[in-house]
Amino acid sequence: MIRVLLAEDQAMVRGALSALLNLEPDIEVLGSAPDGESAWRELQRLKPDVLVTDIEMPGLTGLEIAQRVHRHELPIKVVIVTTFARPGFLRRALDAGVSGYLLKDAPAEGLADALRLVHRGGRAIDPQLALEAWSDADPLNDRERQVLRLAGEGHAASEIGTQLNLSHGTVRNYLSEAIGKLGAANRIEAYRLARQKGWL
Amino acid sequence: MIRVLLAEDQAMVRGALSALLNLEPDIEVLGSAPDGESAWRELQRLKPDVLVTDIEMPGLTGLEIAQRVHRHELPIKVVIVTTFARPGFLRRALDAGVSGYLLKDAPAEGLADALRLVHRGGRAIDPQLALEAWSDADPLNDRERQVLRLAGEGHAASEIGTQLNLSHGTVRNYLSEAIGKLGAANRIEAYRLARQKGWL
DNA sequence: GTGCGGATGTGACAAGCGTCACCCCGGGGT
DNA sequence: ACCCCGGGGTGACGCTTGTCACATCCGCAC
Repeated sequence: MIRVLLAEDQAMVRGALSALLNLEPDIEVLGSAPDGESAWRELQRLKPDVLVTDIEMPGLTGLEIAQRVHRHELPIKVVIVTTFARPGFLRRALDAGVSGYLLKDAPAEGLADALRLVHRGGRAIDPQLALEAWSDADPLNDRERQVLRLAGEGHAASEIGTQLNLSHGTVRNYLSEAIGKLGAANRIEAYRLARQKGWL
Repeated sequence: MIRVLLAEDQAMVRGALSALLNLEPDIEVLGSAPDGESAWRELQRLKPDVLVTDIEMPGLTGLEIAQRVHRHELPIKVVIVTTFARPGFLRRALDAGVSGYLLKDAPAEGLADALRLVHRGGRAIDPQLALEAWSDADPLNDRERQVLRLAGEGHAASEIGTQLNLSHGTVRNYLSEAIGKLGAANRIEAYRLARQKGWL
C-alpha cells in the first residue's frame, strides 16, 4: 500500500486528484493540504510514503517543502505535480532531491504509475522537460533577478533602488545587464522571458 | 442521469475531474476534450446535457464556446470551471448565457451539486465573484485595451503604432489615458491591474 | 604588499515615456 | 447653418530608460 499526502491549493483540483488516486487499489490518500504550512505539518504527523505537491501555493511553495524534506533527511519521497514546464523549476526541484516532476499536461493515468515507480525507489521526471533543463541555464545573478522581478511589477528604477539600498544608477546597470543577457529589447520583454523559463 | 462533456486542457486535471464526476451515481461523463475545437466537435456529436469547461484552452476558449452555444441556441447548459477570479471574465460568461461559473478554488464536492442545480434549470455562480462583477466595470475602450495589451508584451509605442496603423503619438495618448483611468504609475502597472481584473 | 575581480556608483547621452494643450476632420443633433 | 463630440494627430515639456565608459571600494590570492 502506498500512503500518499496531497498538497495542492486549488480545492477542486485537490479533491479531483484525491478521487483519482483513491480509485487505485494499492494507493491510499491519507490526507490533503491546501497550503505549504499545513502540508508540512501534516507531513510530520502522518508520515506518508510519498508527498504529491503542487509548486505554487500560499505560504511555503512545493519546492521549499521539498528542500525541507531533503534537509531533514525524512524518509519521504516528493513528487512535484505542476502546471509550469519551466526548466528552472525542475532544476531547483532536482537540487532539492525530489523523486518525481510531472506536468499537469501529462495524462492522468500516468500519475499512479509514477507514484508506484517512485515508491519502488525510482524517479519519474517529465522527459522533454529534462532535456530543456540541461540545455539552457539561468544566466542571471541574484541582483539581476531581484531587480528584474521588481521592475516587472511596475516599479521604477529609483523605487527599486530605495527598496534594495542601491542607487538608481546601479539599478539601471543591472537591468541593462539582464536585458542584454536575455536578448530582450527592454525590461518588460526581459521580465517575460525570464518568467517563462522559470528564472523569475 | 446527467450527461456531461468535459473540456479542460491540462490532461491530469481533466482525468481527475472525470474520475471525480464518475463517482456520482447520477452523473455520466460522456467524454472529454483537451482544446476548444475538439470540445465544439464533441459537443455536436454527443449532445450532452451539460458542458463543463475551463476558460484558457488552446484554440477556442471556454468563453467562446459558450458564446457559440448561445448563438446556436443549443439545448446545452454551460458551466465554466476556472482558476480566474476575474470579474471581467464572469461578466463575459454571463453575457454568453452560461448557467454556472465556478472557481477551481471552490471545494470539489460542490461541483456535482452545481451540475445537478444547473441541470434542473438553476444557476450556479460563485457568490463573492458575483459581487465584484457588479461593483467595478471595465473603464477601458477598445483602443486602450489593444494598446495596453501590446505594451504589456514589451512593445514600444512606435511598434504598436505600426501594428495598429496609428502614429506613435496617438499610441502614447491612449496609453496615458489607460494609465490614468486605472490609477497606475506606468504602463507596466496598468497592464498588471487590467489583467488582474480580467479586462485584458 | 600588489594585483585582480566582483560589487557598486557616477555622469553623460540618446531614445523612449507620460502628460498636456491644442489641432483637424467627419458625423450627428437641432 | 450651427455646434458639439469622438477618433486621431501634433508638438513640446520634463522625466525615465538603456547604454557605456569610467571610478571606487573591498576582499582574496599569491
